[in-house]
Parts: sequence; structure tokens; C-alpha cells
Amino acid sequence: MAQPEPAQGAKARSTIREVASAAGVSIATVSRVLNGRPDVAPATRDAVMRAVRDQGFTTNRTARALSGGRTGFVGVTLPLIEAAYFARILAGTAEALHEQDMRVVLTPTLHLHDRAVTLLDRLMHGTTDGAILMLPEETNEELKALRRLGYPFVVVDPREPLDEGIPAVSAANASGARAATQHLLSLGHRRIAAILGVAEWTASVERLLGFRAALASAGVLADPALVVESDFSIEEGEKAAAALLDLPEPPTAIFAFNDNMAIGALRAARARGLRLPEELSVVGFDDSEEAAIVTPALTTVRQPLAEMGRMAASLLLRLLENQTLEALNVELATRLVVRDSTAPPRP
Amino acid sequence: MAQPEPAQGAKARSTIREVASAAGVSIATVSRVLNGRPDVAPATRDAVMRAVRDQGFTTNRTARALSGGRTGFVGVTLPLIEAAYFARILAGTAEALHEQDMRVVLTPTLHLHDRAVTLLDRLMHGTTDGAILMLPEETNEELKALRRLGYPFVVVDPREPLDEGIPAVSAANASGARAATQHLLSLGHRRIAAILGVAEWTASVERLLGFRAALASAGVLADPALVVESDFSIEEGEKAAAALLDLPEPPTAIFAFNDNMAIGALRAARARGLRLPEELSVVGFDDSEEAAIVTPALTTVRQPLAEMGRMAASLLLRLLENQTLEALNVELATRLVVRDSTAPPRP
DNA sequence: CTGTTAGCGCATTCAC
DNA sequence: GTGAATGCGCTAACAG
Repeated sequence: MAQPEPAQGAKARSTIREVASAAGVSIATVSRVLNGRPDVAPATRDAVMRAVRDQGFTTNRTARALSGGRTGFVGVTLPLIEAAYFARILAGTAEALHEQDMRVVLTPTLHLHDRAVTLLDRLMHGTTDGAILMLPEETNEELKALRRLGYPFVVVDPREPLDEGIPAVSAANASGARAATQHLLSLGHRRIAAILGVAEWTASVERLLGFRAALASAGVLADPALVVESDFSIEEGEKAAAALLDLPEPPTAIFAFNDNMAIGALRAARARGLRLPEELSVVGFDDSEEAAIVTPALTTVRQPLAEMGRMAASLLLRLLENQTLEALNVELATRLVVRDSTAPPRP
Repeated sequence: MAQPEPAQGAKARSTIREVASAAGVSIATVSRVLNGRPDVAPATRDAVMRAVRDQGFTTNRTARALSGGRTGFVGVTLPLIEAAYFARILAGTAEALHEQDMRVVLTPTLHLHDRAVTLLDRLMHGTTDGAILMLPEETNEELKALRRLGYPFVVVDPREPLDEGIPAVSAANASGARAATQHLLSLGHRRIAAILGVAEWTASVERLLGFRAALASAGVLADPALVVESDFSIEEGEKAAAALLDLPEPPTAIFAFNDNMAIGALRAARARGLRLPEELSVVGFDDSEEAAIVTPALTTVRQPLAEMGRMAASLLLRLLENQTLEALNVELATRLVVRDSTAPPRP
């Protein structure tokens, strides 16, 4: 009863052959009109179209894939689907791909490198036309090897600086961080702390660059004690902020390199009875859903996540069409969003 | 340069035929060991395995799909990928499927009914073995028709009550709502308001049932003015809560049927200068990421989202294996999570 | 136990 | 313009 047999009333899905015979033409002709070839007589085209409609025919993509070599699928590897950050990129990718009638095949890696590698291996073998790798675990070398195999892919948010030839899209991390820092500076802050994410990742490195550049051009001497490392999580962000706030000479503002850690900083501040933002300004990075929701609402740097996903898709599409990419490394603009977590320092 | 040609150094991916000749057997034999058939001599099996490893061979799933009739893909339709709610379910599904070496093909519907229908149509035609429909737009009739076609699918979070025969998984909405209401009741609240989501959806209906049941069994007369409809969004939740709070005799507690609306309620209360939770208790539903992050942290009903996703996957897997499902309609337990947004009413 | 023979549904040379 | 023939890589009977 839970077992739907091929069913009696149900018209079995028709094949190209049936359409052909119904239209009184050969399957080759049907294939032609299906693929919009120009060399078909209008009359025959109509006949075929009618047969297609009558039968409710849809081309079997599997068969087409095997024959034509293109599957219409794009693999997307990502560490974690449930992370809103990736979900937002993924949404952009899926949507852009959809518009080209292509679909996303998900392969969550769960941060398991081995898993990622074997996955990619399988992806390549006939199941996908290409892939989009989000925050890939793969080393530059592995990526280059993959490229050498001729498998088209684009990376989003590279963990480490990538080789020249590897197409990648990321956010303008440095300039975003610069804007955030300048904002703090212009409010009058001078003792500004930074909570890095994983220090080795490109995103952290770039943001730190922007942070330092802003301080430097304002003639502010950066206190090394005010730059601490963390791991992008709320909990660790809270710990890092706590340490900062317990310093003999604590900062008046904290720039956390993502919203999670900024939220942790908010907690640490609250735990110490600090009034926000009067006694401590906090800036995040990402502009996650949470940023607008916490109290006080977080001033943060917005990453165009969906856009990044779309861009990655469109780069990949161009690769698939053998087009030359004018720009292999795309960096999308970030934007400072000022909310309630920043204010001038107390005199 | 951006055009990775088949590449010279790159070994073209080998086919089963090459493996066969390398191992000195027929392709049928290779196919057998690849699929773990028992009827192969250990010696030949070893020889084949070695050849497979040597060549770095991976079976072409497309070809297998066309031949064997199974694609190894499961389609997942969902309104919005970026919504954390669906992302969490999706993660569970993808993970469970992955363990069976199957993959998820994404088809976001963007709430477009037409789109959903044609999508499903295509999904069925050879590209997927089955599907998981999250909060499907399809009517019961359409779903039944689909079932009649013999296409296996499972729905997660049905919008309307489904026909008996349609496999579905959802959360224990009624009992969750009952628990939430009882919690408020036991705190001493008597004027308890409810902000429904979209009133027609099963989730709302069920939660309302639970809400009313709890009130009834506590002997509390429900005031119709305290039950208002909304749409599951923060903004509308805020409006609804505002209206409630502006009542001549406002409620002392609000049970919002999801966390978004609860967060809206928090805002409305704050806008009116109410102290939380002393002057207003708020309970949500979902236990989203945000719930733990807002101030005050939200007391809410936790939905086992990932579990729901996994369960849907495993039901589908069973359908695919022609197993009979003992239970077609699975309801996963919810759990009250008490945090800081609820307290006894002021005397 | 293993090899041979047929397709799966479609795209794609070729002739006509 | 259109049709017949061939193959994509693999699985699935059927023989032996």
C-alpha cells in the first residue's frame, strides 16, 4: 500500500521514440526540434511539438547526459549546509544555475578532508559538469591538480590564497575591514581591538590588513595586545572579548571579524555589566540574520553572500561554455551597515 | 588559459572496459565486483580491484543510471534555501542520504507553484529516484496524482492535512504548543495571547489546538481577542504583538507560533518600554539560532529539524527499496526549552 | 563462476 | 530537411 506500483491509470513517461512515431518522424528529427536546431521544416517542427505536448514528454536528462556528455548538474561542496552563511551563498548559486536550467547537487563535506577529496573524485566522473567549492578544504596543490585534469570549478571564499589560474570569488574583505575600522576611528575610538577568526584563512588575513591600514592612516599606533585570535564561533568570541575587557587598559571598541564573535563580545560585555554601546562599541562582519536581531543591533560589514553565489555560478557557466574568463578572481564589494552597537567612546 | 583542455598530463577517466581488459576479464565481471555481487571468484575479484585502483577508476553514475534505472539522486524541493529553517532540515536529509551514497538535487521553488509543478515533472523523468518535498505548495490532489504515477516521495511539514497514503514527517506541533502554554499557565499567567502563523497551514492549526487544549484543561477561558493571525515573519509578528499590547486589557504573556514572530513581539514590547520578562512573557516555536541570541533569550519549543530531514530521507529510502512503511505519518517529538523570556506575571 | 548479448534514451555523424 | 546507423558506459538477463 505504501508501494506505488507503476500504476494503471498512469501514463508511463514517454520516450523520444514514442514522440517520434506519434509525430510520424524519426527520433533524430525529434531530437533536433527538442534542441532547437534551425534545420527543421516549420511544419515538422509543429508536428513534433504537438506530439511532445500530447504525450507530456520531457527529455530524460540522464540519457542526454550519457550521450551528450553534459549532465546539467553542478556539484557544490560546502562544509555545512545548516550554517546560514553557506545557505545564503548556496541559494544564490542554485537560483542562478536554475535560470540556466541546471541543478545543484549537494555534497556536504562536514569539514572532512578525505571525504571532500573522494567526493570531488566522484563528482568529476560523469555526474556533474563542474563544481563550486565553498571554503574548500583542498590545498592549492590539490586544486591545481584538479584544474589540470580539466574539470571546471570555481571556489567561493578560498581558505588560502589561490594560484593565479584558479577562478575564485570572495568578498572585499580588506576594504570592508577598513571601512569598519574607520567608522570606529571617526567616532573617536583609539584603543580598538580586533578579534580575528581562524588566523590562517585568507578572510582573516585580509581583514587584518584592512584593519591595520585604517589605523595606520589615522596615525593610530596599533597595540599588539589588542589583536587576538579566535575561531569565528560565538563561544570563542566571547572568551576572546572577555580577555580583552579584562585587560588593565581595555579597548573602547572591538572589531570582531564576524558577527558570531561580535555577538560573543556583546555577551562578554553584558556579563561585565557594561552599557552598550556607551561603554563599548562592537562591530561585526557578515551582516548575518542575527546581526539585526541582537541587542544592541550590530553595526557590521555586509557581505553580498547571495551575489557571491550567483557570481560563482556565472563564472562556472562561462567556463563550461569554454569562454575565456576576463577576470579569474572576482571580489565583490562589501558595505558597512551602521546600527546600534557603536557610539563615541566615553570621554 | 582559463580553458583547461582535456590536458596532457591528465589520465582521461577510465571506463569499465579499460579496467576489464587490464584485469583480463569481461566488463560484466567488473560490473559484478563493482556492485559487490557474491558470485565472483576471490582471485578474479582481487585482480579487478587492483585494476580499479591502478586506473583510479570510478563508476560513471550517469551510465549506471541509464542502464540500471536508478540515478542515486533524490530531488528536494523547498521554498527557500536561505531560510535557516529549511537549511537545517536539508542538512539532515543530505547527511542521511549521503550515508547511503545518494545525493541531493536542489530545486528551490521560491514559492512559485507553477515552477514547483514543472520541476516535479522533470524530477520524475529519469533524473531522480524520488523526492522530498518540504512545505510543498502542491495540493493534496496533486500529491495524490503524483503518488498514483508511482513516483516515490515524502513530504516534510505538510501545509494542509495530507491524504492517508502520503508519507509525511512533521513535528509534534500540538503537544509542543500544549507544553508551551502549560509552562505559561504554571507560571501563573491567565491572559495568554497567541499569534498564529498562516492560519490555514497545518502547523498553525495544530499549534492552536494544543494551545486551546492547555487552556481548557487549566480551566482558563480563552479570550478570542487574544488570538490573532500573522504570517510567521518578524515584521508582522511585531505588528500583531503591538496590537495585542495596545488592547485595553493586554495579555501578560504571548505565545508566538514561531520564533520570528516571538522576536517581533519582543520588539513591540521593548518599543513600549515594557521590561522583559517581568512585564511580558514571550514564548516562541522552532528554537532557531536566533532564539538563543536575542535578549532576553527566548523560551521556545524546539523542533528537531535535522531529525525531520533525516527521517524523511530514511522513509524515502525505504520506499525506494519497496519496503512497506509501517508508519506513513511520522511525527517527531518537540521539546520545551525554557530560557529567559518567561517569568511569572506581575501581581 | 564467467562471458555474450541486449538494450537504457538520447545525440550525432553520415548519407539520402 | 530528414532518416538510418552508431555509441555514450554500464547493468542485466541468458548461456555456457
